[in-house]
Amino acid sequence: MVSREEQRARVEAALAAHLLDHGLAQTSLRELARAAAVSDRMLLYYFADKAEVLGCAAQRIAADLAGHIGEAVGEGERLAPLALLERAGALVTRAEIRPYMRLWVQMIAAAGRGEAPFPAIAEAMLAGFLAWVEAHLAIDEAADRQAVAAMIVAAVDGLAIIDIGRGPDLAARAALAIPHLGRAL
Amino acid sequence: MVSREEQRARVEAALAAHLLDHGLAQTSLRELARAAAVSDRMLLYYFADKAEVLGCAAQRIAADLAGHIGEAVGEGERLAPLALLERAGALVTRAEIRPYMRLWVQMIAAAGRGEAPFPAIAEAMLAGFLAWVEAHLAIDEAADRQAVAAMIVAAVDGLAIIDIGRGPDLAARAALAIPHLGRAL
DNA sequence: ATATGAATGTAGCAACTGCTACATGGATTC
DNA sequence: GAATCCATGTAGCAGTTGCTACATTCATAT
Repeated sequence: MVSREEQRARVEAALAAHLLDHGLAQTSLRELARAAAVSDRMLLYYFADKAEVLGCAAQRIAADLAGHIGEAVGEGERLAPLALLERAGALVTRAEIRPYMRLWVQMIAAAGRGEAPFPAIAEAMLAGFLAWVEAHLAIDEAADRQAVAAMIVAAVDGLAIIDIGRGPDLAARAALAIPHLGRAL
Repeated sequence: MVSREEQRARVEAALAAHLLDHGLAQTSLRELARAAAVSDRMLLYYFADKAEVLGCAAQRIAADLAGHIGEAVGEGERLAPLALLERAGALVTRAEIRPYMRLWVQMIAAAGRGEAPFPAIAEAMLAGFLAWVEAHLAIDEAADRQAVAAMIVAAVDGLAIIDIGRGPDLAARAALAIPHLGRAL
């Protein structure tokens, strides 16, 4: 017999891996249980209900993603908007990050449908993204700092949409095209 | 008695309206049928299966959206990347367009989950967006034209994500911040 | 008027959903 | 050794799902 807390942690990790692999497609309690190699009965012993199951797994995923992203720009380093966008955009199609971004789009969509627990999760994750960008954004005080940060986050997230709809190749090329955005004819 | 074709058209319009209102949240055959004021039995008389029900409604929605977007930039008019992005970005939070964009994000997510019929629909819609942007994009031939277009589409779609996660206010401000993207400290 | 086929209603099946009641094993405590 | 409690298994309920079998009505053609 293993303590409930240990199992919870192990199951959480397995669920996170499963979500990253399969997205929010197969997320019935029975499928999640199979992915975590426990019975569905046990899932609801470790967690209160399905929302908590998904919520805990998503929280862990968010933390992992934050860790990955944190490495992209040095502590205290600050970049101009397009430079920061370029740096962040290059992450989206990297093999370690791609599953996170694809899942992120599905979570935001679930939040849009009002499906618990995703509204809260999406809001928290988005706030994290915005804070990270703002912290590394070099821009004069006259500009709406938060709005510029939001636009950068939007562009990065949009790359994930391109990735989903057309594959990573176009998404990667789009990211590389960021320096051309500022150029006129 | 009404001809099957007439009913199909009427039902399609009702379904499109319902999807724009409620997203992909309540899309069981019984709910869709209620929204269209027919019996679920009839839905599967007009359409082959649920995938065709959603597919036809989505196709109509895509056509409507294309119409709305078409008005944003004059026929034959061409703009520099950031200018085009600004023009398109301003649409996302406009009251008539907002429901379309929110639904679009949900469709892309469903496509990412492999849920029929959305992979095909999402691919077609995305191709339409890309073609529209490319057609209005003024940029020198040295640049990867398709990639720049993809980046613009990404940024616009990303605004919809901000809208979903944080509401239209920040999304609108982010769109207004586009001119600041090119500015350094 | 009768036959035919299209349009519609009623009822329900089988699979899956989240969740629960109940029983049982094994360890710990007294 | 008895009592207790945590951890786990079995079985199943009630609701929802996509879809279908079957019966019926109605319009039209002969």
